[in-house]
Amino acid sequence: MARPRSFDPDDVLEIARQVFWRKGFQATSLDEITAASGIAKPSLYAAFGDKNALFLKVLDRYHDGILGWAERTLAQPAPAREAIRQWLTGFIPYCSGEKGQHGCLSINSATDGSLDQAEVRNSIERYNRRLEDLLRARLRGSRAEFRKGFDPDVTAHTIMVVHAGLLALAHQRPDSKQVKAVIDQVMGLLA
Amino acid sequence: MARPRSFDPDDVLEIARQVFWRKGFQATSLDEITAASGIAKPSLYAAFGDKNALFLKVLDRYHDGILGWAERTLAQPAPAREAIRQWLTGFIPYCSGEKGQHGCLSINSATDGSLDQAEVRNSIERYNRRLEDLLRARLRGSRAEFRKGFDPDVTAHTIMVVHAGLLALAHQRPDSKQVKAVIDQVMGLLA
DNA sequence: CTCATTATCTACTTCTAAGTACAGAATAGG
DNA sequence: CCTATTCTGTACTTAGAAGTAGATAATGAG
Repeated sequence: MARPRSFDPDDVLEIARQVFWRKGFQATSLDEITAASGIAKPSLYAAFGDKNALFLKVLDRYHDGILGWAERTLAQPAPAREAIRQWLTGFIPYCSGEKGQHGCLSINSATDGSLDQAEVRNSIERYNRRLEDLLRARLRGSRAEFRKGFDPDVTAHTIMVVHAGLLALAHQRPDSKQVKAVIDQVMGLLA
Repeated sequence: MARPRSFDPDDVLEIARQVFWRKGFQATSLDEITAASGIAKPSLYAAFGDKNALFLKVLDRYHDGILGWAERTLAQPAPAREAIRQWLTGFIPYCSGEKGQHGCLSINSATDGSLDQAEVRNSIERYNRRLEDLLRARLRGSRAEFRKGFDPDVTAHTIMVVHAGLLALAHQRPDSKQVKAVIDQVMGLLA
């Protein structure tokens, strides 16, 4: 009964994600997104709202992707240490410059002072909380695997810190062997 | 023989640092710096060059400050673990939201995709290398304090990762007790 | 005191990027 | 086939910010 949309919004969010990831929120112009996607600005505005709203959708989608993967990986029947090692290991391409040197969109956004809109901060905070919840739950549930006095809560946060650190330092393209060595060393805390 | 400058360049760099730190490079306008410093744009341009050059000077100065402090702290005669713990502990106010929630200017800049000018990247890379060199040298020199098989090189990098992670996560204002607990746990690797 | 020199200030230009108006195109239902 | 409705594309407006021109002020040398 009306003209149908000529594009799949999810495709456009994927393209927008790439551009935002590479250049950051502020430095990305909508013109670059229209150039990359072939979708003109009025269509973007109609479909997603303004630049802030578009970015928020991109970020939420990104968060959901990572959380989904974390859920799958951490739910494995393997020992907690191996599940977590595997989860961290999966980030190595993003930590070592193999998949570009852009690290993590969420961490890049968290450290971006220009993004002080409440909704973005909330999205990032919710994401971090859910990720840490997953780690904490896994460690608590596997307490039997660890020494007496092992603190799953502190350890979950330490892993969050290491994860963030690896992805923050991704921007200097460290060698993947070095990243792996750090993960191995930190896994020594899970005992 | 000519009109003297009416301001101390170092004062202006300090003010510019605060603004850049809070809002990031892209989102900071020179008008904000003139407003904060009282120095008009032509004077800024005459003294520092364009916005990129000003930011680079601010960043270099920031790096020098942190490196100087790291040198002093790590040169202590105390055991390496205590010297490093003290160094990391010094960042707690910046990691926990006590001194704002802006983390580290260098890490924020490293994760800022809009800052891909080679000079900024080089400054950050040189800073990270020098910092890691300090840690590595300290750990190598104190090898006698550690178990057989202790790897000072990997450990130095792990500490860099934790340091970066703590300051990246600073933007969500974690509790300082939590930050301290992570540092304590990681110091367990220095044995 | 006067001048050469450099700093400063106001006001401007220029450019980029966000957001939009409006005309034209595509569809489903009648 | 015709029309209401929604999408699309060109071209625009507007705002903000980088960078500068040109006049004016402050200093030290002579």
